[in-house]
Amino acid sequence: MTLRLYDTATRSVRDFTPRVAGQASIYLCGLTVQSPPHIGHLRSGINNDVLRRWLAFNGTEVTFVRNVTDIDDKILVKAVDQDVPFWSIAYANEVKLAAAYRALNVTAPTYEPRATGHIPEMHELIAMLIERGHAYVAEDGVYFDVKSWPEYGVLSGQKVDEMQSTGEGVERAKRDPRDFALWKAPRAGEPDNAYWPSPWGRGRPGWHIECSAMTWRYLGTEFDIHAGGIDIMFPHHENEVAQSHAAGMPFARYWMHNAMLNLGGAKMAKSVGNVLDVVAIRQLGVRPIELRYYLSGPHYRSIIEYSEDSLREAAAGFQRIENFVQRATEVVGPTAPGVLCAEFVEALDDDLNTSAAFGAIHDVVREGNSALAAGDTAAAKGALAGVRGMLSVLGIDPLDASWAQAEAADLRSTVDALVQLALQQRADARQRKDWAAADAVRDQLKQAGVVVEDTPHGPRWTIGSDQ
RNA sequence: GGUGGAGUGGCCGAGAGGCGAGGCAACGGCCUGCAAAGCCGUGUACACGGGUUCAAAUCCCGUCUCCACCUCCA
Repeated sequence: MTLRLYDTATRSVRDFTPRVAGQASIYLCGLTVQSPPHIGHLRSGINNDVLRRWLAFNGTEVTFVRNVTDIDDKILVKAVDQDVPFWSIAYANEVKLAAAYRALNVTAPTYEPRATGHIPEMHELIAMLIERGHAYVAEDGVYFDVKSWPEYGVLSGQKVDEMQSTGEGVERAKRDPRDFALWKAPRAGEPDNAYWPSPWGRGRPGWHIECSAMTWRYLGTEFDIHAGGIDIMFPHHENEVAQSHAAGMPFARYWMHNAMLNLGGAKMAKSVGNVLDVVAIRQLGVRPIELRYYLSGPHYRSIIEYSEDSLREAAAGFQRIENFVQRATEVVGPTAPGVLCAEFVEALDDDLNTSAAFGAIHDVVREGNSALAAGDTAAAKGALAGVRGMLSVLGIDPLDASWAQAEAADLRSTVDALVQLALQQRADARQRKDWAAADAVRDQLKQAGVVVEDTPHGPRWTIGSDQ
């Protein structure tokens, strides 16, 4: 069975056939770094990381480019407000974004280009569009001529004539309200360090043009998958495809759009004020690996209505899997990720149905738990290998080195020595059936955050995850 | 007004003409000195109103509610 993906351009599920067999080129619209990332932004990163890992797991060589748009109106406004260079604001947010991706085990892209590093490519593209009659120079910049491009609106299904008029507020020298800026001339009140020379005068890039320039630069005139949030399908992706097609480039072969993460019935957004970041989630006592499980559980095209309750439920669900992985490893010894079960493979091949994939993992966990209870070590080891293999594809294998915390591991052996002393006392008490004394030891350890469980192989302890 | 999507058991969340995905919570049982963990079992869900069909959560028509986009946005 081959991978089938929902292509938003055709609004249908299509077999994924890369342009070059065995290779896939993916461009993910990253962030405009005007503020620190929230978990909605991170959902997009995680969804696309699963796509990438699945392709790679199946032997496809993936070139994954995720851009950073480091100049836009809002960044410039902040720069003026704070009286600092715009690029310092963009970079500070970029650093936070990178840290968040790392915390969530999102694979680093093959390359992460910045908009401002590709001014020459933009100029070249704009020149091509002017020459072909799809862009024109006005007093306050260069604009794409929407009327010159009949297919405008096809990607997002917009009927150009039925669209509400733009509420830009300021009169621009456009010929048509739907035309969009490729190059913006200096505007009053904007910092002087935000401009570059160009054949059409000093200025700065419009939104949209940077992505066309960077896909071209790194992935060529045609590439496999263009991904991003559904909220930027129009106008961003519509404008991108218009520019690139009008410049004579075939551009993206598949379009993938992830759904939003909502909080309080509305899209999580800085402007709405309903944002949560990784730090806030950590403060709830929920670990990043659990957050990743939560964000990757629902299908990528389904809205996630965030709530602390559902987050905690997801964390409990993940802990069930994690418990099995840890207990099984203790019993059967270190086991490398192994063969995936058929249901899991089928689920991911079916437009990345992570939800069904989780179901498959839980089924194997149950089998593994039964094997463990029955003392069937071989079966337990097989289940462990399978579960780790599937978790790896989703980026949530708790034993994966990327989740390990070096300091914690060092301390663990120290704590273990101390806990063993206490457990010896408890064992002695149990020997003489002094249950009160035995339970007192267990209670004291629990107060110290060490949870003791008895197993057929003797007691085991874990650090309590709650508070 | 235009475009796209969604309403599933106490909760989260897949599925998309016929066999109750999976998880969380609950209850009963097994195991345990007691727990914990685990295993087994229980629950009869598909917004509403019509229709098509031997059979509808799934298809068709209508209604209601919600989300996203059409303005910066993953």
